[in-house]
Amino acid sequence: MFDSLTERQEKILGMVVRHYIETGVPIGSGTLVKRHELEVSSATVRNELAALGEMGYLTQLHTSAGRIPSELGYRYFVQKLLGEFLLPVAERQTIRHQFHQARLDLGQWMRLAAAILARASHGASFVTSPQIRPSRFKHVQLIATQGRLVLMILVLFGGEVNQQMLTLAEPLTQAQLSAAAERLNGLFENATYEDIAIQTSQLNPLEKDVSRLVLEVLERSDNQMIRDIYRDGLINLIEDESTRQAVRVLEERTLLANVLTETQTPDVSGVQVVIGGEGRWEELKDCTIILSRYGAAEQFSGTVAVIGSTRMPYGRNVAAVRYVADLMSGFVYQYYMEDANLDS
Amino acid sequence: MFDSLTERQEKILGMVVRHYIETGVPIGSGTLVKRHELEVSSATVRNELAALGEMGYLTQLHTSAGRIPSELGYRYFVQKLLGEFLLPVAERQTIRHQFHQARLDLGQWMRLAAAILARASHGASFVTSPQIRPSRFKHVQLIATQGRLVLMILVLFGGEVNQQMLTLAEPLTQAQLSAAAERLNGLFENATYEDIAIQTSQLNPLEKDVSRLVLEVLERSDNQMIRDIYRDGLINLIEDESTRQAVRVLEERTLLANVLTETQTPDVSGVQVVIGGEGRWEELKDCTIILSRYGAAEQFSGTVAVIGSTRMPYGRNVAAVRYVADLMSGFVYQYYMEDANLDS
DNA sequence: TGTTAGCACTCTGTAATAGAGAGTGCTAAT
DNA sequence: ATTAGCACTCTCTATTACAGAGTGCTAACA
Repeated sequence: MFDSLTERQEKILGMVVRHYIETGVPIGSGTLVKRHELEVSSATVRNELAALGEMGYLTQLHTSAGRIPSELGYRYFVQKLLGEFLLPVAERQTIRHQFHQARLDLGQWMRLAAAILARASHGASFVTSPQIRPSRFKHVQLIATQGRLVLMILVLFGGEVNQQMLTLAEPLTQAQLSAAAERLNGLFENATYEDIAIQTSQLNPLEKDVSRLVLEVLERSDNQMIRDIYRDGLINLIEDESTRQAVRVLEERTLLANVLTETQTPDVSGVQVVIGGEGRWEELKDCTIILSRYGAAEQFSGTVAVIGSTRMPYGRNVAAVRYVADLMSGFVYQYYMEDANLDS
Repeated sequence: MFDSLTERQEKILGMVVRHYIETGVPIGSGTLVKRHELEVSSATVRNELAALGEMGYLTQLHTSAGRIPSELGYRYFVQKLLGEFLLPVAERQTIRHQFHQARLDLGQWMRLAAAILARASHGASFVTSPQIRPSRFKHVQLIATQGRLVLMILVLFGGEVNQQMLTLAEPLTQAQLSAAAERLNGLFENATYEDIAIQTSQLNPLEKDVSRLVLEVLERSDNQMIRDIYRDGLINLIEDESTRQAVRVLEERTLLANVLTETQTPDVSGVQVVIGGEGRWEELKDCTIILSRYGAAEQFSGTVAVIGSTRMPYGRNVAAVRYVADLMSGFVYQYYMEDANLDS
């Protein structure tokens, strides 16, 4: 796979890669011999650099600039020169400790894993939730909410939990729903999509409705490559100060929570515009947040928001936030509020 | 709240704000009269600008530069000059259409809302899930998994669903678990944290264990300001090309899925390093992804990864990814694999 | 044959300088 | 109240020059 390199060439390649990773600046033969104790002259190094360049491990941004690693150079470095690097014991202990403190909840573990990797790497990280293929039915539960609306909780093998809303033809009691769920749990135990698809003929109307939804979920779960993604550390990638401010709001829960509690006091309604931190948040001085509550003020509400530079198109964005908040409110009233009789 | 402005001053303020939002460049009296048809001379405008500056609506980056809006200037603009801006009918229709296509699932609605706002604003957006305060118990379900491990699904009013793992003192059948859950559903109907805290004395050991977990969840839910956050459009804020590449991976599910399927073929194991797109992804040419599967290869696995510039510290990051992946694997084997008898 | 000293050449980055352009504030006249 | 005129300020863009880092090649050397 790789051209074979002499020991000295490997040594030089390693130096160039390490230097470039640290400084981001190309390096040439002169500095190379000066900085590290090489027993040879710069001319010799020059020849070796030329050789490494010809084999494709190094490049130059222009003639008479120093060398930097090419993609292949990095690859060689990672595969052959890296060696077994171990995290410091102290760090490993900290990490293990953090994991042990977390609840036995897959979601939290993944969030934690993302956070730890971001911190350790000074970069961004992501973690995807584990999946079993093909997806298999484990348990279903039907919960009456209001009127003809039913919440279906579907648990798959591996701990994947799905929730779906279901509209019945006519209202049923919780007991009836539980009975139906119980029957399906028996029938569908451990079943895949195909297993369930066969059985639909022998079901009553309610069970048919439920199993249709179950099939939908299973199909989606089988086809989608990734279920949930947990990200963290994006801020580590961003240099530009004003962008950092916005990203910090999106990543730091405490800051976001702080902004939300301070702005969304009970007395305000409608769209709010927080410009440049309003003197309250020094860390937001170049960005604007346009936000609006949706749902029912005190009882059941969340927030939709747009965040960007203070130079954003206010008219458009205020309108967009208002419109989407209204749609979300309609949704919440229609499907989640117990006492909602107002159709939209 | 605001100093009162003459009509002409308002007009000029509006012009400055709009110009600065569009171009990002300060503007002075000369260009102001040239670009827009003002019936007065630049000297007059100059006086007005000075007045607006004195009242705090405008600033200058340095003497003899043009004016730009201050925070207060933006605020005046937003509150008094913006007017009722409406989204174009076509756009509103598109949005409404997208919402109607979504399933009756709160999570999907929020994801969608975030996506729509990001698109509409050319900025970043976030949506928080709605909460009811105080949190109220709606339904609990206990599902046997393996050995003494039980999955507890707790549904709160408002559709919030929590999953927790529970370790029993001794194994129980699904029937026993269901019975216990049924009893608790009766006792705790519609209960808040306080309601449940009172009742714990009259419970048997299993029920006590469950109710302790329920209380924990309720407490957490009551105290946390924000539950889930859905974000989108971060890429719109980022100028730097090489950072965009990394953010695109994190935001675009299709690209991420693509990278994962192509790299995580069944035959590889351990940590992988994708450098500069490896010739396969032109859109990743300046960044490196270090990734590793965790869990059980074919049956039940996810991915942990670090992403950053090609100039990242490879040694550290490879070690970190490996270490975290191993921890996650241990977790998965211990708690989620049906046939796992290997304790770590 | 591998290594080295020497040399001419190349490209970048920085500093200095100068002038155009856009803008301001002030004064005096309308 | 408005405007023309003017001196002044600050930025931005070339242009130029030069030091610094590096290269490739040749010829000499162990």
